[in-house]
Amino acid sequence: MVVFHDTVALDAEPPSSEVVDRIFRALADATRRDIIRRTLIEEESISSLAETYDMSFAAVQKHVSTLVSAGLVDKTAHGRERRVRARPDTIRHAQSLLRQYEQLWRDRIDRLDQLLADD
Amino acid sequence: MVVFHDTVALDAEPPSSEVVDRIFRALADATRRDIIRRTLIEEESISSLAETYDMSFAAVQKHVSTLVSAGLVDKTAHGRERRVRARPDTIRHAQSLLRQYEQLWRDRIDRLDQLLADD
DNA sequence: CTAACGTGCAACCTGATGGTTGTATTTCAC
DNA sequence: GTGAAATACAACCATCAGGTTGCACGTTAG
Repeated sequence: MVVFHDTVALDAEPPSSEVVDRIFRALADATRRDIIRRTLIEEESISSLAETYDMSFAAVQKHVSTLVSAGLVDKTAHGRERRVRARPDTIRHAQSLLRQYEQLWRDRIDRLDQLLADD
Repeated sequence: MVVFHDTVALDAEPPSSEVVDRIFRALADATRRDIIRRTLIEEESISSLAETYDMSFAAVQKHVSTLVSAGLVDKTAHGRERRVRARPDTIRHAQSLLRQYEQLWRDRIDRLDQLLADD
């Protein structure tokens, strides 16, 4: 039995809509999603990330920076490198937001069922 | 009753990254998320939606149109009204994408555990 | 020490986004 | 039948996003 405890982020400060905007906006780009995927698997430097994309190093740098300010990845200095690492907690946060929408839907179904049962 | 079909079928096997882009992009706006929330609870016309936002009717129309082309809501004609209704399946789709990322993270943890166990 | 590497950053361009207003069309109420 | 309501749509505008190039700077390798 698995217990889900992903409502953690909700009992703190209500996540401002700007923060949520930034998270989903950051997820709305295939290159950035790929960076998340790769850095979930293992830490990578920006240049090693940049090698596989058909765009300039600076463009990849910008994508990483977007992900950092959305809280989806961390960047840590190791010598001249910056190692990028995904933050699963933020991903889980986005997941929990979507789950709340699904819950609204379930509540609606429950209410409709209740209406039918009342007949 | 007329149903508008300018959405993309997301049941298609490989959800092209453009489709995913559009889903997350559509979610990256507080007004649009609120429209989703309200139309998950119950169907609403565009004008009834527009009443509560501090922007023009046309702006709300555009937001709805963005949501439609992301497959996050449906628009159905009832007389002179267009009733907007959220599509929980697309929301669930976005959720499942995030869940896949989380799975990558778990796989990584498992591999690290395995490395430790090998010692 | 010096050259190459990895990065940060600014300036710039282009297309997309999010808002506006105005006009046309269809439908409903009276 | 006429006017108001609900919507569609186009044109327009300001800002933002995603890409580029060029240059500066710390770090590492030889």
